[in-house]
Amino acid sequence: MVRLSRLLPDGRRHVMGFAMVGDFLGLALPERYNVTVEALSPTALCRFERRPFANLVAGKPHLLRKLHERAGYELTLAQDHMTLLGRRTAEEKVASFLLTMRDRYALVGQGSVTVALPMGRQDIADHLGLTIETVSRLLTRLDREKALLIVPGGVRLTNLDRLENLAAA
Amino acid sequence: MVRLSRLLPDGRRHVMGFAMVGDFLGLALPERYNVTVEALSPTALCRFERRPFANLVAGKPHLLRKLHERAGYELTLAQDHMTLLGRRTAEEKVASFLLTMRDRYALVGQGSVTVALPMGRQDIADHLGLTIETVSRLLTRLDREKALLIVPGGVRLTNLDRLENLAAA
DNA sequence: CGTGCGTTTGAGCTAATTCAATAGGAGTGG
DNA sequence: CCACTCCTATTGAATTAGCTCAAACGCACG
Repeated sequence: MVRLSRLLPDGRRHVMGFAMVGDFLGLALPERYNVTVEALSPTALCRFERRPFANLVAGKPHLLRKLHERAGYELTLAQDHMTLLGRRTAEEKVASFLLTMRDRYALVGQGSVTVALPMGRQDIADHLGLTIETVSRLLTRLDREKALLIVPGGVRLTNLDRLENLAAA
Repeated sequence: MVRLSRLLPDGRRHVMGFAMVGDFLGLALPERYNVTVEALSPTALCRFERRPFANLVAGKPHLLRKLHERAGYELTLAQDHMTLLGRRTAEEKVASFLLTMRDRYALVGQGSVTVALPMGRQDIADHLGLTIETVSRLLTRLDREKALLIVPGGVRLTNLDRLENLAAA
């Protein structure tokens, strides 16, 4: 898994998201990116040179169509995340994040009630617009309330109903 | 100008953005939208039926390419807004919003230091992840500090440096 | 058995919210 | 032209969710 992040001039950091196996980075294709990508776990990736890739796409309408579909999907995800950032409480953010991760693992055949979290607490905080302390506190609280179990390297979601209730969009 | 918004099940509202003359809605093209679009000022718009439009695009790679470019642009805007929502203070949000509006007017030849705000304070609040009171208070404060002047239907940005400083990304 | 780094926990603080009251127009009718 | 209503915006006071600062914990690694 890799982390996509940006650093604000004053040192604050925004983690735009996490990419996993199968994800395509660079859909937006702007002239110049301003994103830092860092591996959180051993990662194999496939790199396309900008120019040749643009040429390839130009000759393959099907491919372009797929890319556009994908970009549209990313856009709706981005919109959902905006709603999350702007209008939800810390607890809802954390619950929602965990469920999103679970769903994404499920999509690549890693479906399980145990969710690996290769990113650190600070990464989660910077992704959800919270502080590391708040993330840590909420995870311990959800653990105490038996909504989940904190395990090494991740969490086990022991009460999906409760979490889904919190995350309800 | 039109307002794009979504209602959360519990009544909270998220204003995803505002579209102005020249903007294209529906780039993401998902099967089903979940967005409410409402006019804030007299608006003329051009509607394409989904099916015929998809067919048209299928036959015009150039067009698809333009749409994809545009979607990529929207995606970067969405990412910027996420950073805004997650990692900036209320004052920074408001300053940034006003400057963004000014820039968008400029792009369509309406460049001026006076920025029309056809949306209400509540709309701005729901867009920035704030409350109406906070938006109102900050606008009055920026007015008192001579960074801007509140005028009927909008604001006049009297100290761009100050605002740009606040919005600095 | 230390050392270093990420996480957890505690205590106090503050930016923004909530709750509540007031003020400012725009539109309507007498 | 004034009185009244409605709706949005502003202002004030009190509250709080989440932050900041600081300390302790846990564990992997040498």
